[in-house]
Amino acid sequence: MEIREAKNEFVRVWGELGSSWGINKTMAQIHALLLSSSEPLSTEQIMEKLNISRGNANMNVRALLDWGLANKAYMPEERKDFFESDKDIWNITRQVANERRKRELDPLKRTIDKIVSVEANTKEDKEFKRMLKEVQDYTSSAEKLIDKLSRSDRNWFYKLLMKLV
Amino acid sequence: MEIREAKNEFVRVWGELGSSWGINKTMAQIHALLLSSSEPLSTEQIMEKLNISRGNANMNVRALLDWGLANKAYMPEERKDFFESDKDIWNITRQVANERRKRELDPLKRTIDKIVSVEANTKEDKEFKRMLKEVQDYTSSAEKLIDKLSRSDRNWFYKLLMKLV
DNA sequence: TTATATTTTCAATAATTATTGAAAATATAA
DNA sequence: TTATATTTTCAATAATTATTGAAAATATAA
Repeated sequence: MEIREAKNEFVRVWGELGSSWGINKTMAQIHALLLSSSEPLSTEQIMEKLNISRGNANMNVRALLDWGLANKAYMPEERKDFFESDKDIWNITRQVANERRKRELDPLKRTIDKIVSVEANTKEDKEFKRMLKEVQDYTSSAEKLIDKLSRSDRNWFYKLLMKLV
Repeated sequence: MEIREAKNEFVRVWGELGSSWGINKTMAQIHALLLSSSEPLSTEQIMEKLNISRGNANMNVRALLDWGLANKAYMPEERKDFFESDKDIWNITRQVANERRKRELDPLKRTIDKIVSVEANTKEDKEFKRMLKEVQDYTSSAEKLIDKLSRSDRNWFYKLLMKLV
């Protein structure tokens, strides 16, 4: 296995993982590219390595910045922007968990909170309401868990894993 | 808020959540429909309530069966198939976590295991390899966690939450 | 067995999402 | 300030994914 091949495989599999997580494939591939490079990369370099257009590269790089998964790197003497990404998987997890909470859990919670007070008279309706309450409980537990997670350090997480497994 | 409205809202928001989780919107909506009904539903009823075609309903019901999120209900005197779904959120979580492990984590793990032994000579390559190892560690921790989770009962999970939050 | 109900398949089409590439906007250097 | 490099936007298009609906396959009843 050559290093070049290994990196390509990594970009491929990370991209696939991304799509099944509701993250744009190209966005995930750029992320993988930044993860596998020790130097920050310019838009040009990203375009070239992934064979994508300037517009595409630009949009997805900015999505990564928006998700907090990439940063502009300060490059003296350079006019172009360069991008890098945090290679600490723990930080990546926290970042993703947080963003997804904002984008997915929060809207779910808002809707459930709104509808959970529905009037239920029949047995069927009461069952539905009970189910809603369970979803509500569950959602807030998940939110709290992510909250805790995103404010703890990596050791906390590893200790937790130890205790569990 | 009327019960009818509440159910519609629930179907809508559950469907949206599904899409951002890599699950077909219609599949998630059918799931929501089954969750909000105390009686099993037939394909006809699903078609009617969601305004979708027979083929669509059939395919997505079978996807739900495949994911273990719905079951055929035995209905005496009935020639048609009826479907219901487990309303216990804890069971749903376990089921989804398990399926996603199979579909997403396992392939990632296989690829990483394959490429992690890449030969690394330069500093840059060594960094890449270290990152791969971190992903590998992380992936197996996640697999173990899901494994544990799917073999534990709901109380275990709630106790865990208590300890954490 | 035959007739009928029900489910499944799948090619055609629709809907959605991603991508391009050139023009416009912005930033930097001189 | 002007010239040039760089980034951003966005309408047009391509690619992907979801959906339809009718025909084929299967299951059930009589």
